[in-house]
Formats: sequence, C-alpha cells, structure tokens
Amino acid sequence: MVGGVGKLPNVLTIGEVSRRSGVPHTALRFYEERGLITSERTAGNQRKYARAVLRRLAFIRTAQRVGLSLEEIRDALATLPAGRTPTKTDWTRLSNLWRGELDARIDAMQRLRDRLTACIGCGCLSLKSCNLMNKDDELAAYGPGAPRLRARSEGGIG
Amino acid sequence: MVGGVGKLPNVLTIGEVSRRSGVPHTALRFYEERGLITSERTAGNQRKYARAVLRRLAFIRTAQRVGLSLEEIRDALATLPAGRTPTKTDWTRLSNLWRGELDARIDAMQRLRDRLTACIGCGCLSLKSCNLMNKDDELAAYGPGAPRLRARSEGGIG
DNA sequence: ACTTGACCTCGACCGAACTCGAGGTCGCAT
DNA sequence: ATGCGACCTCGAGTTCGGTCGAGGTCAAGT
Repeated sequence: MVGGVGKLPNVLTIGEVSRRSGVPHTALRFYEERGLITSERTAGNQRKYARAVLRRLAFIRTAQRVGLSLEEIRDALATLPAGRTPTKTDWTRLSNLWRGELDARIDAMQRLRDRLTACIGCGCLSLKSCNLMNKDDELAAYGPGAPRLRARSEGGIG
Repeated sequence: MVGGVGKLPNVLTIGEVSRRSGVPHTALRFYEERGLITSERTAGNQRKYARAVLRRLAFIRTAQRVGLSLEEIRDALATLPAGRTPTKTDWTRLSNLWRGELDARIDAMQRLRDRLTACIGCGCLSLKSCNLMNKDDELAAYGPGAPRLRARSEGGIG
C-alpha cells in the first residue's frame, strides 16, 4: 500500500522540497539546524522529508513575512505535536496566538499611517502640533537590536 | 538673540539628543555615518545638533518600526531640504510616498490575518483546502536576505 | 591645577538569517 | 563500472543595524 509509481511521493528529497516550496536548499538545512523542520535520513545519509514539511514551510514563510523571528516561529511550532499532522485544536490555539500579534501590528501600522496623513494636514512645521512627531505611545520605548522587514516590492520607496 | 539661560537650548550635545530621543549615542553616530542625520562641531570637535534633529529622529524611528530600512529612510529624508525645516510641500510629497508603502503593508498583513482566521475554520488539516498554505500571490516569491521586524511587545508570542 | 564625566575616533564584535565554496558521497542511468 | 547530478558536512563570508572597548580629548566644577 505504499502507493505505486504515483507522482505524489510520501517522502521528498531536499531538492524536491526546495522546488515545491520555493525555499532554497541552503535555507532548508538552516531551518533544520534551528529546529524549525525535521527530516529522516536514507541509508546513505541523505535527507528525506515527509510531505507535511511543505505545510510547515509555508507556515514559516508566512509568519516570517509578518515579521516574526525564526525563534518565535520555532517556539510556536513547538507547541504543535512533533512532526505529525496537528489537530484542529492545535491550529486554533496557534492561530489565535498569532492573530493577536497580527492584529496588534496592523493596528500600529494603521495608527502610523493615519498620523502621517494627519501630518500633511497640520503642515508638520511645528513639533508641538504634530501627532506623528510627538513620541507618546509607540515611539516611547526604544528597544535594542536591528529590526528590518525587507520590502518585497522592488522599488516602492527609494 | 542666542537665547538666554533658557531650558530649551538651540543646540544639543549628543548626550542630550540621546536622552531626549531615546536613541543611544552609538546609534546617533551610526546614523550620522549613514547620512540620516547631520551635526555641526564645536571648537573642540564635539557634535552639536540642531533641535530639528529630534524631529528627524522621531521620523526615522517611526519609519523603522514600520519596517523600512535605514537606506530607504535616508533616501526619503534626502528629498527634504538639507538640514532645514521642510515646507508643507516637502512633507506632503514624502508622506504620500510612504503612505502608499504603508497601505500596501497593511493590506498584506490583513490578508494574512484573514487567511489565518479562515484557516481555523477549515481545520487546516488539508493542504488543498487551506488558503493560507497555498502559496499563490505573496508566498510565491522568495527573496534573499534576512528580513526581520522585531516584535516590540515583550512576550506576545513565545 | 586637578578631577571627573562627557565626548571623540576607529576597529572589532554581535546576532539574525542566510549564502557560498571546498571537498567528498550517493544513487541512478547507461 | 562509469559518469554525473544531486546530495552531504563544515566553516567562512555577507548584509543589516547596530554595540563595545581602547585610547585619547574636552569642558565644567572645586
């Protein structure tokens, strides 16, 4: 019952995973090293991936696009049953968790955008009257580190 | 008219700027090196900043939080009149530019969030029926580099 | 005059998220 | 059995956004 010569194999090589997911093989090994994905090995020590890894990768990429670090993603994924298909409950828990994070970020962005717009109205020549430039809520805290969300669109700004 | 002994001096030392803006002095020098801010020097070679630098810094931080790179920010700031108070027209141009970028990002995030939510509904046990996991539009392209938008909220996820 | 703290430069280092290259093995087709 | 591409490991290199430390100067208070 291990499927005939079908075109949907149960195990995938790293090359197949890379092509199917669009994630470079170098990154796949890197993710494995960081504990985001796992793999079995063939007799000859070559990686073989369960098809589920594709779902996991899509999840990782999605989360990354939103600005979560690999560590955060790894931790979140760790709450899912190791290596197997998660239950609806698992997903719900995770989804709710991230939804909150997403909501917060969307909210922050919208506030910023709205302020910027208001800024046009105020002329922004006076520091006092400009909401954007008065560091009240989000501008207050300055955390260390070097955040960056690469613009996917080549040439939006600049 | 170089103001008396007031508590709002026209020029600020790097330490003052750092305290007032919340940006570490190391970062201030770094920003200067990267052309995001400028400073004059005293006879003894110490930096003195115009008060306007605070506005500029708030702007930089704001833009950074949204995920723009220092280079993008620098380029945008470069469209403003060098070192002087920008006109309303200047601001309008810049604001419009970034508003588009912001809108796009907000939009992407919202789509992701909505998909995640829909995902809960679908149970997410099947790759085929799950929108989130099917890489259509935004998941398609995988760019190089190492993007990251640090979560400001300590302990949202993880 | 002296001390103290804030400031200067410059180069090294950090962590995140990867990529690249060297040198070697696996496995499949011919 | 031979060739060839896809795979392996491991260490070094890259970019971004900074921080740190050494070694030295400036400026203000006593």
